[in-house]
Amino acid sequence: MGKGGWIMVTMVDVADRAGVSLGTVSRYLNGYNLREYNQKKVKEAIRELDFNPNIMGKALRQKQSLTLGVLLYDWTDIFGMSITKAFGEVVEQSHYSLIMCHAEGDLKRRRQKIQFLRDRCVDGLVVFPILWEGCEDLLQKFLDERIPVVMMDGWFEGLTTDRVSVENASASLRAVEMLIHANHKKIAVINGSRTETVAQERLSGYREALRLYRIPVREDLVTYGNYNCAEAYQITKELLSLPDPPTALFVANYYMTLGAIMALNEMNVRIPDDLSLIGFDHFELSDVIKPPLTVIEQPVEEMGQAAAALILRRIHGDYQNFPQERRINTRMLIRDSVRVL
Amino acid sequence: MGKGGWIMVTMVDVADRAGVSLGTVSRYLNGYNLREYNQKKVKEAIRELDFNPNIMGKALRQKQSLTLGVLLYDWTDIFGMSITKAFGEVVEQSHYSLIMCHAEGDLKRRRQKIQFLRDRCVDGLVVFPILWEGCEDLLQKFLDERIPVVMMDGWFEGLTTDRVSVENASASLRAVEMLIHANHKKIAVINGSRTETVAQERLSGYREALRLYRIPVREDLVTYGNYNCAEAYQITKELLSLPDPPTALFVANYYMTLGAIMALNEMNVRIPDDLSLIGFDHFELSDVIKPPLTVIEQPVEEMGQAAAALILRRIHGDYQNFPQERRINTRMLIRDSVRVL
DNA sequence: TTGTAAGCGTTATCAT
DNA sequence: ATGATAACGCTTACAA
Repeated sequence: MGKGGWIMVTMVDVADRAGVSLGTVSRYLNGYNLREYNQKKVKEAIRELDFNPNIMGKALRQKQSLTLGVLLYDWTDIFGMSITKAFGEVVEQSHYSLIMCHAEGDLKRRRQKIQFLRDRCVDGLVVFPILWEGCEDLLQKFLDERIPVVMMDGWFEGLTTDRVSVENASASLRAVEMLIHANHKKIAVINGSRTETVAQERLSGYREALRLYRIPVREDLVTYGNYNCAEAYQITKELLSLPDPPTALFVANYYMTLGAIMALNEMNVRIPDDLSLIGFDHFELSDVIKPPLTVIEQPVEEMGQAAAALILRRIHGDYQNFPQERRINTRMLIRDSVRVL
Repeated sequence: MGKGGWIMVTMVDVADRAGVSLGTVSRYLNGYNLREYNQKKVKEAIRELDFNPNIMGKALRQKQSLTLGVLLYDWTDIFGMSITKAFGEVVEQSHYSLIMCHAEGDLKRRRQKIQFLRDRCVDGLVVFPILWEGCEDLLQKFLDERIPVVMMDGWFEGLTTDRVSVENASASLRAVEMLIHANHKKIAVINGSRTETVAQERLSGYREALRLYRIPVREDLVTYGNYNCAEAYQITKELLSLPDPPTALFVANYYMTLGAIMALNEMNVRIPDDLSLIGFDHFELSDVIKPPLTVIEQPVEEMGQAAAALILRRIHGDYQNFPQERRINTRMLIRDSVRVL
């Protein structure tokens, strides 16, 4: 057992070296006023000893862990990770670190993950609700203990939390509207899933656009790819094999957009000549694909930052206008994947 | 300041309820032998009070943080994150959580990140060396304090640490050999970077294969895409515009493979009819692309698990055969992207 | 402004 | 096998 132990320089060491008391060192570190002479002494001692405050002592005393939990879909999901990254950048400035949990495995496994966060005494929680349904009771426990929870990109019914999400309905409305303006009438959509809030909103925008322009909805053009690349690939093939195939396609997520592109490439369907396409999300591959795709860009950084601001406020006890819902607008990147008929 | 505080049930509460002493509860939790009667009492009390041990008390006392650091390239890099995910799954069983740092920003920023890990008193560290050069001195400090560091998928000169990586040279040797067996002689390679160990090994395998079969190396077919999708896209176009273009292409990383595919699609170069291709890594898109690509699959899970096993051993003070280098073999998935000339 | 000391929830060392 | 008690490094009253 060679266990344990960093060689620690403690505040006592600093105090000794500086010839002041422990309390004075603490006050120095926490930005209180010291006599100038002592201030200098302590500063010097800290430098000489290369002192770093031990976060666990602090955490124990203050009953905070300086740790935040993030419940997301998967660690390899670029959308969730981009948001989480921006979130992490901000909270790191306040000395918080992140514990991320992915949703792989069965419900029992996922509930264990949440328990892991409780054991770790996270001071706050960000939840991407997709795939974390069935854990509402556990999340409620955090709320009961006044540990702030922010729902990111969706929500659960019956759980009163702050929320951050994008204006999904208006985003897809604008996308479909643009296709309509280009004289498309047979517009297919590959949507996320039937059951979850974000996908429902995106679909409602699609329907609303068609309604506005008095185009009847063709239910055979409304499909669900479950945010899955391979499913979208398959669906795209089916859509184009329809007796009366669409002239335009709206895809409601990055990975599904890639799947659609792969299918189109394979079928030698050219964009935008044979099919107009608007995708969702703007990540690396969106720039490499030719022609450059017209996409709805979700402001992932802003989303992460908004969640960070919100959760830090709550942690500091500021519960003004709770629960708050931050709706962030998307940007449409207009490029070359839509053809005017 | 409504700060602070989970409502804590402590071991003292459990002890009171069970009518035993604090020490007995501690011993129960740590698996020591109790009198059967007390054992039952304590167990019951824990259940009734819904007690969960406070990790920060434990950490402070034991001078461990139960936290591990991971220095990786980027949070949206599927290769690094897949490994990290597998790593996390294992160490989580031992109650460790992860703090991940990405390498974005300048060197100063990256050094701050490492300092963040020191402040957090991580008990161990996994480093993907790419992009963390210039931090060797900081990493050495961890080693000096006997905090184990595992180099993942590459290494630094001059830093004595355990390592986990794949058999890069033999992997690319086998890939290129397969192309040679299919009678290809003009085999291009898009390699990672000139300067880093993994890429050098992969290139050496390429050269070795050509040497074995007495095919002279054409330096105009040896290119560097810096693991970057867009660069590989550009390079692929250039390679195929050569006066004497290659008949086969070996791409040494996932994102570069995608970039190459995009370029080929755009140029209407068909795989494998017009160009044979072997890629690196096996992730979601590899299965969606048509034809299915022959790829070298890196065993990401095994890599993560190997690092986990290694670091846990070191943490427990087992420094047998240090430093250890774990080389893991790759698998070649033979599918339909290579044509026999 | 500064020093002193109590206490955060554990583990570990004594006795018993 | 168990109970009492002293740490671990820090913050924060309370006194001075």
